[in-house]
Amino acid sequence: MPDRAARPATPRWIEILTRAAVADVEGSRDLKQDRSRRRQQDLLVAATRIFARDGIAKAKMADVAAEAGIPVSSIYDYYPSKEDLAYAIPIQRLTAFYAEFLAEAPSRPTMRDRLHLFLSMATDYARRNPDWARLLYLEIWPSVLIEEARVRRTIDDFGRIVVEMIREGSRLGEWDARLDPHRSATILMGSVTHMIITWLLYGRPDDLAQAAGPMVDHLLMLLDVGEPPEASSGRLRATEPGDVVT
Amino acid sequence: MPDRAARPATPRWIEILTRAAVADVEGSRDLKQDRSRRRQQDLLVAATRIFARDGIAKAKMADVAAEAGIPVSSIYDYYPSKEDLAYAIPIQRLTAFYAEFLAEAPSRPTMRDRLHLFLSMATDYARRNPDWARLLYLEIWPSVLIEEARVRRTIDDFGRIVVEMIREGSRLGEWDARLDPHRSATILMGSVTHMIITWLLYGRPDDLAQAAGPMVDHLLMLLDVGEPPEASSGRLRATEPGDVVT
DNA sequence: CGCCATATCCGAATTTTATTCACATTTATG
DNA sequence: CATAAATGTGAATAAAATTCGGATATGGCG
Repeated sequence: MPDRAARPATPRWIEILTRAAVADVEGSRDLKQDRSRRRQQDLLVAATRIFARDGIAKAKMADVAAEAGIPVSSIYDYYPSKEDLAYAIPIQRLTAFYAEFLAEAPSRPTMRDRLHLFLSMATDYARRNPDWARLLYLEIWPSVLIEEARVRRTIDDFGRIVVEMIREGSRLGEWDARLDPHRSATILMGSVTHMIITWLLYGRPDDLAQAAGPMVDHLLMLLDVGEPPEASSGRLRATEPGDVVT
Repeated sequence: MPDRAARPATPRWIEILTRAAVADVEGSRDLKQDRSRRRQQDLLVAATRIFARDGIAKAKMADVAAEAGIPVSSIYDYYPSKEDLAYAIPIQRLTAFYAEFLAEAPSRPTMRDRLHLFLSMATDYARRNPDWARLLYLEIWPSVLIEEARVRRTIDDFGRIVVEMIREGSRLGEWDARLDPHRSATILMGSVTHMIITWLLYGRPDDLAQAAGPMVDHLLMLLDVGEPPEASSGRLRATEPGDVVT
């Protein structure tokens, strides 16, 4: 259905980014009283700390309440469940991240530079907000069952933006157009998130910010180099009965 | 301390692999009665299904028990807690995976081929055991707090093996020895696990096995290509006060 | 400035689940 | 086939999340 022939006036990655950078806060019921807004903010900060420390599953609402200095039952005035509380955290800042990137991106001349910026900024965000990052990268991103559509979409947008930036780069002739953008995106995102996860879990590399730049440069070489030649080592197996063939 | 001058008779990746391929089952108390062994096996299978379906946190022991056809309290005859039950699952098969690879690896002539095999086999394992893979890749691998040392180590071995295989390849002159093996390992593992995760969550690529080979070939190009030139795009930021400088 | 409707707060139940326990049953072994 | 050890199990306990309903605070308005 989509009309691929006509190049849209606005590249898709900007469309997605723009939507993602706003999609946010409408989710939270608008509070009428001042004190409430302050409290909700305190609650979110407290929750980030406790969830990052204990993991969502093991964290106790009592601990979160204590950290925030409010009674347990008041939490439920803001969020319907522990899970929802947990999910509110990544949404808020991911949205902010998209907004920041949207502001920075136009100052970069090429798609390559923009990709570089996107990945570096993501890494730097994690470095500066380790509690938030633990929650996002270790608990929520991979979580099996995020029915909560808003969370899922906010996270998925990350991937969509990378894929679309790669596509745009091909279109502009910055690299070999035969590259599969999904594969390239998988490599870029997988590598970067893996580096962040390793840093969160083991503290290596010591200086994440310093490691990120060269890592991303290294990754972007793949775009320059282009498609690999025919499979070098044999396939693991031939198609088997029962396999989905496409 | 380690003596880098003398090349050890056995490469380190084989040492680690050998240990990892055995480390297993001693963890589970040896059951005297036949029926028990059968039951424990049933329990593990049931748990894999339920945990993969509902996520560890939300899954109910009652459901697991029902699926296995045993009373809830009997679960505790085998595993001291829900968590321990969950952790037993990945250990068992990861160990089996290491053993399989250990058997296959010698038949490959180069380190490059062995790396290729390792990553392809890991992908194929996930494809063939999706429930298990959901548990491992989506719930346990990234989990913030796996104190259980055995689990942590079994998983960490995965990374160690990749790093050491890359080192061995450098040593043998198969690729540029100036490459940082940790960075290369991060790229290889991150990309592959990201592909597996995407497959588990969204069913794309349709045919994981078919996608894995070319993906790994593509990744291994990075080893051939060598170190990138000096940073192409500017660093995101200069060193700031408060940063760890090494 | 004081009153009212509404929003917010919170201690005390309630509910949901994991985990433990004390006794019953089964198994391997001589 | 008797016996000790190993297993099995329903019913109790415990630990948390979540709900409830009256008490309290807030902001707009006469």
